[in-house]
Amino acid sequence: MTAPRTPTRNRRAEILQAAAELFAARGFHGVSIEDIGSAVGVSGPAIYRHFSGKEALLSEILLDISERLREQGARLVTEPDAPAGSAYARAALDALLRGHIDFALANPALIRVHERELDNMPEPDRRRVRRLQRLYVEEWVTVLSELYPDCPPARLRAATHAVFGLLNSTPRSAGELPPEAMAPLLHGMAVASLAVLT
Amino acid sequence: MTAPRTPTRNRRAEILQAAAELFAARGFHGVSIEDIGSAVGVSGPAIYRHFSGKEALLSEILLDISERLREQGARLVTEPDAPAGSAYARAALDALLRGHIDFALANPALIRVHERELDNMPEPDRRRVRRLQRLYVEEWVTVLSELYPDCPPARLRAATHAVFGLLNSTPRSAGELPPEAMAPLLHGMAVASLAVLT
DNA sequence: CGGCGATGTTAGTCATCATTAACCGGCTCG
DNA sequence: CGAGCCGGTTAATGATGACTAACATCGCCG
Repeated sequence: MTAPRTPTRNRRAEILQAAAELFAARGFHGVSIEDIGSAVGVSGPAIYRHFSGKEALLSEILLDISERLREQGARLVTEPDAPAGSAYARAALDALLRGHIDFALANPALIRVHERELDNMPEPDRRRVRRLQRLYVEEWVTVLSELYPDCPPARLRAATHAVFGLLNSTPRSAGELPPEAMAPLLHGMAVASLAVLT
Repeated sequence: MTAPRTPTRNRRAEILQAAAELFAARGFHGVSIEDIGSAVGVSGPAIYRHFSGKEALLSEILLDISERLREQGARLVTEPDAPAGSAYARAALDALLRGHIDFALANPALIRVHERELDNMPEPDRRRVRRLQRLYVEEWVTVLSELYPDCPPARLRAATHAVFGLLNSTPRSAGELPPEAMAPLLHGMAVASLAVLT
């Protein structure tokens, strides 16, 4: 059996997930390596067999989140040969919304970490995450500028951040509503709020 | 001159403000007492002449924010003898929105701290802050239930959290738009997003 | 004047942590 | 079989950082 192979892979993933949840709950500096270790049943320095340090954990978590969001966005927006029509743009916005909402509802802890811990990341990786975030925002802005051509980009960007705030409220309204009810609510609210950009 | 009186009052306020800004920028655990001291020109343990400890600083900051929001909300909603009509409710919602938006635009750092640092507060005060937050949310829910009587409370609460997320996006979209443009944009987006509750 | 309360200062003290060292069992592969 | 890596373990080690002690200044009030 590939006993050593698979378990190793699992350990890494387990650690990342546990770390993400702990960071979400108590913040990067509020969590010790020992905490992370015992969350996965090993103790303390065992973490260093899988990651070079605490910051490396955060880097990997944040890069993964940013890449997932950006890549998802890029896939949805760039895939067809983009007739650049208003109808196409509406569908693209819909896809962006759906993707972001699904992610936020499925991973409230990751959303929280993504929103709060950028500053605690080591410089080179922080820049990469910021770049990915910027690209993701620009995808939204591109789609929105198709739908609201008279709206200045700064306004579109501000509105995009506002919509992200709305969608990323999932960690705070956890449990109020089941996801099946939450998703359409957020979708509807987002679309309606963007309609004021006309 | 009242040299000792006024300076003291100022020091306290100075410290609170500096601490709030530092907490907003680097997180509670990312800031040392020494940092806070030097931000106001004294060094380190001088802080203990004004506050009993680091947590006391956070407590005072968060309690102040929560109280300001709640009190502002209560004032606007409870003041007249509440004819309980839809027109009155619309005005109340408007007032709540205006109050929250003004606060968020004037104090992005405080909004950030309020959103991120609840967990780092000592237990008894944390409960008080949570209570104030709950009361504030319930004020919104009360007004909204007047406007959308067929909407179940859980849905109203979820929508309220979503709107808070939208309004509290100010720290992230800082600088995109001047406040004079930001305020009506957020107001419009919030009102429009809530209209889906019908 | 003399003392005292409010504010600071600098030098500990004590915990907490990230990270490293030194050591070990077991699985695989030659 | 046996060498070696993989993943763990438990003890340092070294910083950092909250908080306390002991001592200084200074303006006011008696």
